[in-house]
Amino acid sequence: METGQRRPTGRPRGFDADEALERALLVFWERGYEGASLATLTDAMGISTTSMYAAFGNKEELFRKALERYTEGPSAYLDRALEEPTALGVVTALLAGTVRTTTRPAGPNGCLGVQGALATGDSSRGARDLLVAWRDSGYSRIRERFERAVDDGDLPPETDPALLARYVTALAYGIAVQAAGGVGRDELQDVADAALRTWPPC
Amino acid sequence: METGQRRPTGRPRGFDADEALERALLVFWERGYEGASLATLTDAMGISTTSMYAAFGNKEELFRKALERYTEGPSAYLDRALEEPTALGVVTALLAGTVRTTTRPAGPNGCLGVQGALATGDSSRGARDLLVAWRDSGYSRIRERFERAVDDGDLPPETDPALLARYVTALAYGIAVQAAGGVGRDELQDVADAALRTWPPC
DNA sequence: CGCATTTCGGATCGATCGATGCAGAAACGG
DNA sequence: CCGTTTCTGCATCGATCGATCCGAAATGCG
Repeated sequence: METGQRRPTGRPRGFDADEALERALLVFWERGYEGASLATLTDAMGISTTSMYAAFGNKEELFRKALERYTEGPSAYLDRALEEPTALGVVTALLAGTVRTTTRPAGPNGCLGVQGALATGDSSRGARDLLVAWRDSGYSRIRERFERAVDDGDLPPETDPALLARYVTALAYGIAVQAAGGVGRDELQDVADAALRTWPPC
Repeated sequence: METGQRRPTGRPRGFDADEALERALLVFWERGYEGASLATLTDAMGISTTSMYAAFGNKEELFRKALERYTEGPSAYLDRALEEPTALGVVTALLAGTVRTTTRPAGPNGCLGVQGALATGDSSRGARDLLVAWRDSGYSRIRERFERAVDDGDLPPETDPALLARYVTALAYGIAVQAAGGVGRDELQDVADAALRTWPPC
């Protein structure tokens, strides 16, 4: 059985879809869903609107795929953080990853999952709901990790994992908002360090 | 000298400018600057585009005035919080006000200063910068309040007021992001309470 | 080669964007 | 009544929005 990499008949694609998606991701990240017009997107991707629609479907689908790429790329620190052996290690890695990703020297400031489509008009409601689900997924995974920490005895048995997860995500989103406003990496890492000094807060 | 309330000659305005601005504020709050089109704005305001331009200038000016109204209305809890006698009281009132304002049962969820224009295209950069300055102003006032608390002996002399202000604003913005995603008032107030239990975090 | 298949560039679609022009209506001071 | 001033309704502006159509170009296959 082959890997399915058999080249299909017809004119081959003249661009790298992965690289084009990466360029689109950067545009969405910097300008948000509504602020990223098809013209700015395709211009950054180096392809025509025709090619974009053929390869990705439409703007909302492109955003969805860019968000997937964001999750597996810049936002992959979440997966790694959840594998830390202790709850304190999880939070430390999570906040450090948030600070680093939202303040990359070469790249957009902030978090795509926050500023991509926080409040929108009717036509962009799909993208907004997509990000609501994305943030909710991150929250749920952190909560489940804390539940496990309670079961392991890593966190006191009276702790509320859901509350703790809301607290940590609130800090992360707050860091992302400040990063979007231009607050520097060191200053935000200090915030993370301060919060970690009183962990857990209950 | 009169108060300047002398009615000017000419046809009087056929609508209440304050109420129209309030309606516009709600639209900006719910949909963000880019998501709020002139059509949706003027429809909610109950006036024509001509009247809107005559009374408020243009879309960006309308947004600026709506933000002023937001500051003096829904966001006035900041001023009241800063007058609390202790730093703990300030933070308690600040976070409680944030939770209440971002989760009003009848009204948009979230914070206009956060979701109004967090990431935008070129044409909305003015609104984005306006909100960056708005958030920075709030941060600075909180920092100055903490500096005073240190001088008063209300906070330990080794505390960093700037760091503390960043921490509190991060929590507030994080609460606002979660509120925009539909997280309920009680759950967010629990987050605020948890953070207050370990105040100050340093 | 011819043929089927796919992608390409360029033109263009109707709708909507923010913003204005203009004529007339409605208020004022005299 | 007048002239002046301001506001309003309607039409419309050029630009841009997301999305498509179409003919030419580029491949694999026979």
